Amino acid sequence: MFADVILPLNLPQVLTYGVPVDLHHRLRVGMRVEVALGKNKQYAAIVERLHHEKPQAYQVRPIRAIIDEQPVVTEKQLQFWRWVANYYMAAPGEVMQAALPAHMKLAGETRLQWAGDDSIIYDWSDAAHKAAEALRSRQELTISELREIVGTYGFAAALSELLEKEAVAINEALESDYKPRREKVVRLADIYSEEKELVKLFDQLSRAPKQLQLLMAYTELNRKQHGIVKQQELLERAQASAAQLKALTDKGIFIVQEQNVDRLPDNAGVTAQEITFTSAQQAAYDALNKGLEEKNVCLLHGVTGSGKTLLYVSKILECLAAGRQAILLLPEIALTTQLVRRLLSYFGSELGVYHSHFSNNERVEIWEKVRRGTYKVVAGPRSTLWLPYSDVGLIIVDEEHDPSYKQRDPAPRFHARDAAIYMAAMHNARVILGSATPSVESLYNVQQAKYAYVPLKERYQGAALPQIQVIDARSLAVVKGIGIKLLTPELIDAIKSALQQRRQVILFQNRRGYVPFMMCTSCGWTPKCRNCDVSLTYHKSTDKLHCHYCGFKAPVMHACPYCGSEGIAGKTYGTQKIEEEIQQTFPDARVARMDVDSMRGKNSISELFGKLEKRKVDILVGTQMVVKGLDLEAVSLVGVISADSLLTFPDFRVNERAFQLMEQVSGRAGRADGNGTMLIQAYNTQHPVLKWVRDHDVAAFYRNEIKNREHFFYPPYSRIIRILFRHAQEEKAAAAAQMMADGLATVPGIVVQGPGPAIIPRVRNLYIREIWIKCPRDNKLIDSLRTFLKAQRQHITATKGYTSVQVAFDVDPM
DNA sequence: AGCACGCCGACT
DNA sequence: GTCGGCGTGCTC
Repeated sequence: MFADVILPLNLPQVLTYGVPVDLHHRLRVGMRVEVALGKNKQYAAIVERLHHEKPQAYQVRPIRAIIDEQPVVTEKQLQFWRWVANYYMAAPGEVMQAALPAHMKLAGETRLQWAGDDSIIYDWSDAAHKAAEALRSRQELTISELREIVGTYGFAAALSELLEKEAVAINEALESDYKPRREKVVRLADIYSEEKELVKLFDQLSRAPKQLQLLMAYTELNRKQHGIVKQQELLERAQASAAQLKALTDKGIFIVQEQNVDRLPDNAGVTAQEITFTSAQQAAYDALNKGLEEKNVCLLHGVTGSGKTLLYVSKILECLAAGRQAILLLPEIALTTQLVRRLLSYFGSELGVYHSHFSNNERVEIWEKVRRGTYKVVAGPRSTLWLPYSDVGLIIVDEEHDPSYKQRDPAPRFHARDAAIYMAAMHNARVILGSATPSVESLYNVQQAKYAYVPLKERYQGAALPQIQVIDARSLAVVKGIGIKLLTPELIDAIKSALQQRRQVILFQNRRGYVPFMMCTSCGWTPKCRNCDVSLTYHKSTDKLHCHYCGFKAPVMHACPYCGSEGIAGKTYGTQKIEEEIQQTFPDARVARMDVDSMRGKNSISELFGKLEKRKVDILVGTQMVVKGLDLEAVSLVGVISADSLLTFPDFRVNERAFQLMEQVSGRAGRADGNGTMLIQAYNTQHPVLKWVRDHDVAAFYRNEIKNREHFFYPPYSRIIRILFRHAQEEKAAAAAQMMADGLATVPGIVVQGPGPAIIPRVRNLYIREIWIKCPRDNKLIDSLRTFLKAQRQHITATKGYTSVQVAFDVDPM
């Protein structure tokens, strides 16, 4: 028997190993196995397929050991992995790296543990004896350490001898790297379970106030948490010290024990009441049901504040009632909001919440809870799709247009929405795509009758959408020495009146830092990163110039190093600068900033949300981050500082992106009473996107955009594959790209753009060239194109002088 | 991804 | 002579 295994490496295919006869009956697809690769490297690989096709071209090596008793991944998961690897042109190993929690991926340095007894066994070989002695004295060794002790020659035989004799255990990742959390748990001695004894105890402690307090705190916590009272919680609640508790344990009243506890919060206790729909929601709900009967995917087009969440909740409840699992995909940032609290009130301990701040241990716990079925609903970002579901009935993709669903680097560069649709088909599940500003692709699929469509146009309690005004920013004068003023008088007045009415204000600017782009006014020189072809951003917090691509920091220069002029001025401005200007203009207002720089800390987001909810912030300045998930009743004004910077990206999706961002951010205003306003500052006030945003006119935007896409043969009319070539030498990257382009010239039916330098032509000292291929939406053609591209890459990287050029594919780039 | 092999320049 | 830098090829 042979096993095709996936190694955690960027190899183009799976590798085939022989299955020793004594492992036949235990080995199953989805288990991890220990295999040797090359001279002396050990890996934990996943068995992808078992078969009897003996490879002719090479001699197989044997699987050394089976790591798991049960498969760690299911056939369904492997099927999903295969689809992702094939569609997005990633190596199976890359998909595995993305999909498995770190603690389940044993690296090369697998540890061996002594598992034999102390009796000396005389019939062992010398090598096995030597190995056994070393292991027995040290208890644990890595494979390479043991090899050094025994010697390369005869090592493999010695190891298999030890394995066979069960004198060594291969350290399972789940049990080794994963450490359960142990905490001290307090319980009352058994005799006090009798009411009479307990009453007596209360009397007995009546003259020791601290001890009595501990007892009272204990009874309260005990009632609330099904008998598990953590020592720390008890001490906090009773305001007592460990010494005071010890006095009680010494008397034998309390018993303290160490116990494994869950890292994940216990969300027991469903508190939400029955769902009551508004009439608009009810109509949408009925349409949704009808849509999902006819089609597998339904686009729920609900304006912000229309209450899509309630529809989600209700569909998830139905799915759970049918005994199936449900997945709610969310853009990363939306998770930290009130939404999770709300979901917990409906699903309690059946809901798992996944996010990127989880530790490796927490990831393993979530994985296990999904596998065992403890979690029936999981809400999280794109990585949520990798969890071991057995029977999914419903996948909801909220804010389906959100670009963060597309993974950029590293491979697999997959789109979670599209992958979810495939996964749903696998499980015979339904998909709901929700958005206030659906992607052009999804609207097109509705138009093509591939998706069902349900509009939900009425805001909750009939609140009106915000009034939108476009303000001409050309009136902003350049003041010598100070630079450009960023706020128009109209915006300042609007902020003033919002503050007077005790309402909150959100200001949106798409650039972080203080001055993202500076230029010498006399010669045009700009400070650039030494490792990347990007201009440096001045950050006031560090008083340094930062590179947003590689993290490089440089001291500030006051004179142009090129012409010596001292006139280095800012050309564009970031959130830090706006925050400062706002604070100067409104000295009494409480201003906060929300961007990656200010949200670095683990709890900074939730702290900021708390402040916003409690109205301890009057004006919030932020980047993209403010667009999602902020559900604040008191916001009456939203300002877009510079629409031009949104509308001038060299990308075919600019208009879509800009429209979605502005429409979404407008939705932050007037959520409670409909008295919301959005002011957009722009130099180019005539840009058509601004008109569609002002009218909240998705239909007109779509009609126009789809015409453009068709005319220029962009998605959804074509499918794009982007090819990246990276090398430390610019000529090498360029020549490799040219080789690919020459090959592509022979392929009929496709449109090739490039090769040319990437938008950022150099990052971390690697030059980047790229090619864009537009391919008709014909699966046969795309499949053969994939095959061609892989072969061509193989050819290029096997050419002398080009072996170190990195060639990466990005299917459906965003 | 590693790791060994082999080809080249710079040194004890 | 030979040490060690890096480009190249290969792993079932």
